[in-house]
Amino acid sequence: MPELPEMETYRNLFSHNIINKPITDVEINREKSINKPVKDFISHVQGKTISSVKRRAKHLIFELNSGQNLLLHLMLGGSMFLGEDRNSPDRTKQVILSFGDLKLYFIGLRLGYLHLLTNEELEEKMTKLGPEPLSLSLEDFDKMISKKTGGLKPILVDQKFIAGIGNCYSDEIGFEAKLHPLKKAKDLTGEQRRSLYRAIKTVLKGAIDTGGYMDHPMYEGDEKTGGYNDQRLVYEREGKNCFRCGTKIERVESSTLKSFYCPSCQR
DNA sequence: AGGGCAACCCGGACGC
DNA sequence: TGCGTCCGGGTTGCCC
Repeated sequence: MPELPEMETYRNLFSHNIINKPITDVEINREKSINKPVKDFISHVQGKTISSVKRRAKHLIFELNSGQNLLLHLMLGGSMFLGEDRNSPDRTKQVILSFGDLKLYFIGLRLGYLHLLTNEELEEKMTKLGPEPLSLSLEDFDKMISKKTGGLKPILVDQKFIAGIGNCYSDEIGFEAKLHPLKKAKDLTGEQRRSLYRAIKTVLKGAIDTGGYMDHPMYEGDEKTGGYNDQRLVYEREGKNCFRCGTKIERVESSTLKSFYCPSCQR
């Protein structure tokens, strides 16, 4: 599922392609994807321009020149495609924003949504999220993790703790830090807390640089998106050999969370 | 605070 | 091929 690096990749693309272009048409094929009556939503968005695209955790925020915002969360299975009717994926598009011939397709929105929000409404939603991992200082991280008692996996994917990390990258971070996913935060040494902090940055930055782990291209001829798929060291590699030591990768479940890890490298 | 779990939803995987 | 069934996954909210 799209996590921070995937959303950052989208943000990057959009910040070059759809800024300040008039939204000529809005098509809603799934009412549940939006938060207003279809008529109201369209009449507000149509004719406006997007003045900037920001990312917060796994959300994208399209700032409209009207002062309102479109808040996007892809949740599970959601993706976007920037292109034209002749080259767009043959899938149901829940929402389409047109910029003349260029169109932004929202695909696979099931639990995902595109909500029209005022600055105040947006602010209220965003303050519930924890800090951005890439701008978090070691001092702050150390303070936060030191207050925790639970397992590392649930802590890493908790959006109120740090926002933007999901199933895939939490496992990759655990491997990078050589820490077992169910190890309790209170049992970490100072060195292990630093190691975890560094792993968060290393893994997320590395994933952004290589295009994330998603497999849907973002535009025609897109070769970069999904480049991280080949670099996953543990996520969904159950039964395969650890690239570091050769031990078979295992999978552990606690409650509804599953984790992939190397039983030899991660303690 | 943390662990457990149900609900939300439907594309895709799987079985026949 | 086609139809039915079931599951996964991020998030929220509620329980203990």
